[in-house]
Amino acid sequence: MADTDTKPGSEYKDTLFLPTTEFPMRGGLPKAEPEWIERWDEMGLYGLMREDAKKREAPPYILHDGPPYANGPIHLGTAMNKILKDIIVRNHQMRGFDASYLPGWDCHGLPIEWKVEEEFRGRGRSKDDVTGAEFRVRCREYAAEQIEVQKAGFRRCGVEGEWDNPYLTMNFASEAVTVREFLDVAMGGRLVRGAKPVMWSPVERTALAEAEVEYHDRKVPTIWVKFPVRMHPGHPDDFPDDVSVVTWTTTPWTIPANQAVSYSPNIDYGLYEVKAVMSEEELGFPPYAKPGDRLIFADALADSIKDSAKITEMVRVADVDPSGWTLNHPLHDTDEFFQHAIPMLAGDHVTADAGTGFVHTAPAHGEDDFNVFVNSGRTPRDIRQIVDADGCYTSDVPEPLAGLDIIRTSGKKRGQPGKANDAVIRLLAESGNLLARGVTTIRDAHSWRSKAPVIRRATPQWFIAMDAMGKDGKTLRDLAVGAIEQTAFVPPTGRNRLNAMVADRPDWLISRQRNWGVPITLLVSPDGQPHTAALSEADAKIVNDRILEAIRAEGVEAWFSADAADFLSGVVDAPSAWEKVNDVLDVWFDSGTTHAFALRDRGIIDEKTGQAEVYLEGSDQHRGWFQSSLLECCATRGMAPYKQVITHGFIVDAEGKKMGKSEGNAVAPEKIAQQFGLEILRLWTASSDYTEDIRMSDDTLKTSAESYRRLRNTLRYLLGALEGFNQNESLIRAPGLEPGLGAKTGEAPAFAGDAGLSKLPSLERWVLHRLYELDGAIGTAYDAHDFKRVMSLLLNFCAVDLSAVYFDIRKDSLYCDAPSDPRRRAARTVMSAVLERLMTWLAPIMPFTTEEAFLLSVFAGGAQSVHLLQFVDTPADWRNDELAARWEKIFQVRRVVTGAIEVERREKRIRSSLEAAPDVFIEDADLLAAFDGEVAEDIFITSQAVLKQGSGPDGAFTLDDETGIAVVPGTASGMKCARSWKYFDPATADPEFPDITPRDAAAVRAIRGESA
RNA sequence: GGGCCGGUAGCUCAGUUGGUUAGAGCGCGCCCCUGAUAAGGGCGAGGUCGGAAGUUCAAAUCUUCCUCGGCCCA
Repeated sequence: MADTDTKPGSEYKDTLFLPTTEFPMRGGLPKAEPEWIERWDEMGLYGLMREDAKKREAPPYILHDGPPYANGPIHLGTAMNKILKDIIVRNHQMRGFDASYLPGWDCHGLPIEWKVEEEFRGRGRSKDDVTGAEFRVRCREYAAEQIEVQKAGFRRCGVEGEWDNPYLTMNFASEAVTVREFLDVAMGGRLVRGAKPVMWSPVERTALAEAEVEYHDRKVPTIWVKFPVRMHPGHPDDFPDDVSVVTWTTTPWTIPANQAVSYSPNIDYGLYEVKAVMSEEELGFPPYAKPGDRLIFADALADSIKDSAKITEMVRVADVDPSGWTLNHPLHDTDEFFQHAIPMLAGDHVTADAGTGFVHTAPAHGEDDFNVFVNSGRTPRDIRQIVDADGCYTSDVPEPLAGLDIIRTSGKKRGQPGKANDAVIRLLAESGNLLARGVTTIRDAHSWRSKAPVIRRATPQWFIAMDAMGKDGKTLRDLAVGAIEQTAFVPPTGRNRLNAMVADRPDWLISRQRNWGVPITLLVSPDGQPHTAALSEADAKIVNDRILEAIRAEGVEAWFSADAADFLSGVVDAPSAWEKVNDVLDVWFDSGTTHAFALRDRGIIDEKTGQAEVYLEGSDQHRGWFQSSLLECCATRGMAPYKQVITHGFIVDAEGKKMGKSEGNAVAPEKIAQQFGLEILRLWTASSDYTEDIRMSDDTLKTSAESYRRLRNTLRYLLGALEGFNQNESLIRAPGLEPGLGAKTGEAPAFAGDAGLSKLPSLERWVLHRLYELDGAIGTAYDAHDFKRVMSLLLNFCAVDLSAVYFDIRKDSLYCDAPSDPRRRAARTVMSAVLERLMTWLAPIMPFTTEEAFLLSVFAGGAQSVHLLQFVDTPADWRNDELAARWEKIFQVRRVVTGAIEVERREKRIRSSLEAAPDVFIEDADLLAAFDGEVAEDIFITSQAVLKQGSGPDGAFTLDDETGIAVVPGTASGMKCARSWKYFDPATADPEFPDITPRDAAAVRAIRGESA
């Protein structure tokens, strides 16, 4: 150590052992973090971690990464997701597992198609000018570009993993596996073709899955429509003629597709006669209802209908039971096309909450409509299809409706209402069957990408059936429900949630009429059967093998460019009569298959029976990836692909409101990286309860920054205090020190074992006991993925046990004792144990700072990186409950003493606590006995202290909640030691060093003697 | 509108099966130290546990309703 300038009056300063370290007080994280990443990159840290695990013969621990969609920059939510995964992976790596981490990306699908279409349009090429193959090439490139951007963002978060070889759903190998998995599902007997109404986007000309839509408010017309009664069996002959059933809808365009009216047997209906209506003068338009109209609706809704239809007077004429009735279409008189009979069907979906108590039923355009229609003994074949892929009426629909659009699909007004609604309303009004009209706002599905409204439309689509009996004799729903039972959930409510969704969900719609995806590799027979069902198993297998061979060789283009005959020749008689399906798979099928190509194909888990340890995603993925993965794996392997599902909440702002671009309160991870450092975000992530929604604000980040400072300074103090420490100075085993000499090799260093432990002062043994306690508590918390508990344990330990107690008490010994003094050696021994544990415990959460500390620590020689270390074992004999209980008593007394000293300080009688010399009166003999063998003045950080049994004199300081302890603060006598600043009796001084205590004199001699 | 989840000090979190005066760390205020110094120590103030009603000798904890917020769905 170089001589430093000594300040006046501190001639002994250079004889002190003040903390010395290169570890700066402030982290400079924004600048330092990228440098650490670069360093780890250069040394190939991830590879070294894998080698290390291999050397340890560590069992695998697989957290399977849910693939983010390869579009757009990362945001706080994705950053938090990756950070949580990284903490779990690092924790397990350090706890003896081989915790590899293979990140991945979801690459196919509509959002990317949209971006690429935009690009082409920008270069003046419309979608139709671009071949499917050229288009897909560009999609592939685009996804690859996006992946690079996101990858950089994730790496900046300090996430360690196999970044050089991530899994991508668009890799040829992945695509081939996806096709294989799909064919397995099909061969399993769960693939069905259906014509159910699905969400259809006219703008994108494709069916959409739930996960591809979002709900927004939208203004829509609302109409009350009269369906004239054709036949009313079950009512008296004198039941009036010329009556109408009233329905209500917000989708007038579906009226031409009406094929039934639904009612509920649980609702009371009445026949009402209109007596008077508001005048045209009052309304400003001619009223639709007329006196004399005879209308049927639910009694409960009579008032609301009366208001809506501007009826001023009406009377209830009769009870009505509409079961078995037949109605006329409201457009009956306009064209033959509408002269079909409209049955009255009972349905559970009908309520008397709103509308009229009757539901206009267009089976092609609503799920409830479809179900009630098909359940009435009719078949999907009976359903009228009057809307084409562009969302326009077909030419079957009579003029003036034929060809009209429901939603505009191009131009500036894309997504705005088309002409259909208005035309239908006009036609209804002309035909006299419009009772009322209005405007309302509903929350309705919109395409995720184009933001345009979607419609429901029945078209032939492929489904994975939830309830069809597979070849294994089980339904997919039963398999999935069973698998959920076998799965662990964090938080536990996740099970309930996933289960409810699987129990309720409809069949899985997997076909999309798009370009950028994995093809549905089916060949359809002339009678409409997929080859997987139409052919014998053996023949189907031949065809499947051909398909897979082609795709493995040339990627999915091999399918798009092929003919049905290429796969069928020699297997069927007339291959040209078969049709090749050109739909692509729902991207959720791709991502549901990641376990197959990312884990099984790479040999990370077993092909047939392997399961990942953990899937961890946002709680929205109960509907998404957790479910698609579960269904896919159950369909192909009869089990879940995971053992445990962990969900995290969403990031909300300071008020608990959702955070997002459109809300204008989003915070970019890069901004935090620049302003605070990414490690602050990691700290925030770790200290939050991620199982719920997490608040993010300036305040929360500042809290994390404060926590960081505390942790950093604790590490810094330890590093400084341990300057020059080595194995020879240690009084007990210090496993991490000087590799090869550790306890793990079995070689016993000096003072090792129980004898060594008992040589430590009791304060040091108390610290070891605390480490023992922490080791257990932290291990339990890490096991439960409860990082906030880890953080709170460690922060409290640093702030209270270390900073306020241990460091404060031992400061004197550390600075002033001679290096050989057993007390100082004990302190440094224990501090090394603390540092080693703190560093490793924190490493999964703070990979940057712990690395920085490690490399400047006495442990640095042991490994190239803190991330190549394991958590250190904590010997069971560090536990000492009796001693801990005794120290709790000591701290009880200490509280009263510091309280008393505080009064003195406030009264300006003393400044430093070393100026105090308290007399402490303790009534309880046990409490007093706690101090046996202890140096009370050290514990109180005073110059002198006297403990006495008994109650204190009048005026002694006491605390309300600490009875039986009284303190007379007193003032230290003697002179102030020029070196340790303690007050002492000068008569006891070493003649050669009259201004310092004998202890200090001895220390100075020792030091000078050494350096001489 | 429906399903699930949540609301404890300014911030982040603890609060076992209902049981003294609801805790911790940070922040804040005051004080001390100036040999951890853009650090460290001490003391203190802060909460009608989202609101209301109920069950009970006793409710942050159990029940119901309301409210605010989140995710998913209509």
